[in-house]
Amino acid sequence: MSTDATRTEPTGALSRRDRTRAATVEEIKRTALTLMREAGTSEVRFTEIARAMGVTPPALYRYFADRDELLTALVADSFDGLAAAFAAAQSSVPADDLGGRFLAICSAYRQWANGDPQRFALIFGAPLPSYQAPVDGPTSEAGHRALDHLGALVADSRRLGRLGEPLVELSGAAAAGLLAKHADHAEDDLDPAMYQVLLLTWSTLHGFVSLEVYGHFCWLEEPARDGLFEAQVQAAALIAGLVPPRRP
Amino acid sequence: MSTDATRTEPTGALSRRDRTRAATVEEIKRTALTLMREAGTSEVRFTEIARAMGVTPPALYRYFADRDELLTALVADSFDGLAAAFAAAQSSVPADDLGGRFLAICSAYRQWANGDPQRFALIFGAPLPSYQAPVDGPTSEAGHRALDHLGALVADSRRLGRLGEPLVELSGAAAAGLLAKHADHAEDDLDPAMYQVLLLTWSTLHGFVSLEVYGHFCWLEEPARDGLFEAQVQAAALIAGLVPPRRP
DNA sequence: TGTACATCAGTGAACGCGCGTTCACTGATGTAC
DNA sequence: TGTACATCAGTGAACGCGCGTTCACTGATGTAC
Repeated sequence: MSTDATRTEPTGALSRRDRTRAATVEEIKRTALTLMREAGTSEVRFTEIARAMGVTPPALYRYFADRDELLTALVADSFDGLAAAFAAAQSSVPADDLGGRFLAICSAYRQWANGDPQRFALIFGAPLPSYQAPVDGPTSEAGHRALDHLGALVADSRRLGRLGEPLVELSGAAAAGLLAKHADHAEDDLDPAMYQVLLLTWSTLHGFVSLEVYGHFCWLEEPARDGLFEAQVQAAALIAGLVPPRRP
Repeated sequence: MSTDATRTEPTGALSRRDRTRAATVEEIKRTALTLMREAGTSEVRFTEIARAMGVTPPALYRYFADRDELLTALVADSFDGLAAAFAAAQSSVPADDLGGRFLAICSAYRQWANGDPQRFALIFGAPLPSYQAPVDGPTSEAGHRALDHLGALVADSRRLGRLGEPLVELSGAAAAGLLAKHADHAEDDLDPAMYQVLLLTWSTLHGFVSLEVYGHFCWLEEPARDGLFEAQVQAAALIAGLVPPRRP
């Protein structure tokens, strides 16, 4: 009986009603993000969303119990979106083309952020009141999503014997701290030095991207901005030891 | 007559009334920033500020015509605060100690941001609705404040013949774009290559700082985080050519 | 020094507004036999 | 295939609330002579 819908509707075991319902949920979230773009991230007005959708406000309560529940969903979506962007970027490059993979990851980060500034702000910007991510692991949730792919790349890089010496040494204090943290999370095969390299690479990349997303590079027209980004990626690769320095 | 107050009160030609008034203005702004810390940047409630100060809301209209006028003042203060932090950092280091100056600038950026997260978010975070900075120069206003001191350092560095080759080459497109922009703003003596170096350095620094400010490094305890920051500064210096690479 | 006046900080009552949320309802869409 | 019922999306009226802002006022602080 419950599989009747599955027979007539092969799309993922969802009945017609469930599918239109899911579509509406998507529309609500999309509308919320669009409004955020105009009015600022923390100004998600339930009433305004309804108005923009041509619906009365109470209708939204069929889909989200609460204004907070909507926000939570948006945050969760942001994490998924970032992860998906990384996965897509990785898939189109052969696994042993390390330089290509690095560029793909960095570009994915940049493009995802620019294409979805609200989501970027949601997980990497100033934390929303009562929405700071739980701090259990050695990064915030957002950090995890961003670092996982970079981490895999660095690990692969060393496995292939192509990871050079990082450009900066690990200070004693940093090494100790990272080591301590790393003991809890030995899931990935990175030693503290590689983990440091990872963090430096990430923040180098993040700096460019967040400045660009928030409009601090808008004075620089497009071919030039791309060029600057590429230089930044190159610098990050050098820091990480993914690429040998020019003058050996 | 108007100088009577100056005679009795040598503090900057302000009458007693004007000074208490200025003090109240400061208290309002301070309270607003404190509330932002708890409730998010764009949630500056006029009523709440008044409540926190033990005053009725209409009283604030003696000092700010508008909620917007208060916000404008906060933004302006943020710019000034950042500039002051840079100036203070520079003053305590001899001008020919280039490495020391670089570290001082970077640390000032970091400390100012961590000490004043709301102000940092205000000028470097997601732009407030209807408050995006006017884009006249080759950076946003915030960028100018941050870059001016770095720019002077790079220029001095070259003047002293101690500026090495930057680690990354300038791509053609970036060079052309930066050159075009630079024609308008030839105030400082930086060629496009140095300007690119400057931007890369800035965004590298900004990446670490903004991740830290927004809590993405909070899992890393203090001595280790400092160590990571120093490594990041070292990496930025290498990219800029302010410091020769380890293996020459 | 003392008195008369002007200036200003802050009050408290009041306003209009838009928000989040609830509730009982109507119509349309699916389900069972 | 047709009818009877259940489920659900969306409506419109209503609520309580806190906000920004105005206004006429009181008291205190300075100013002029």
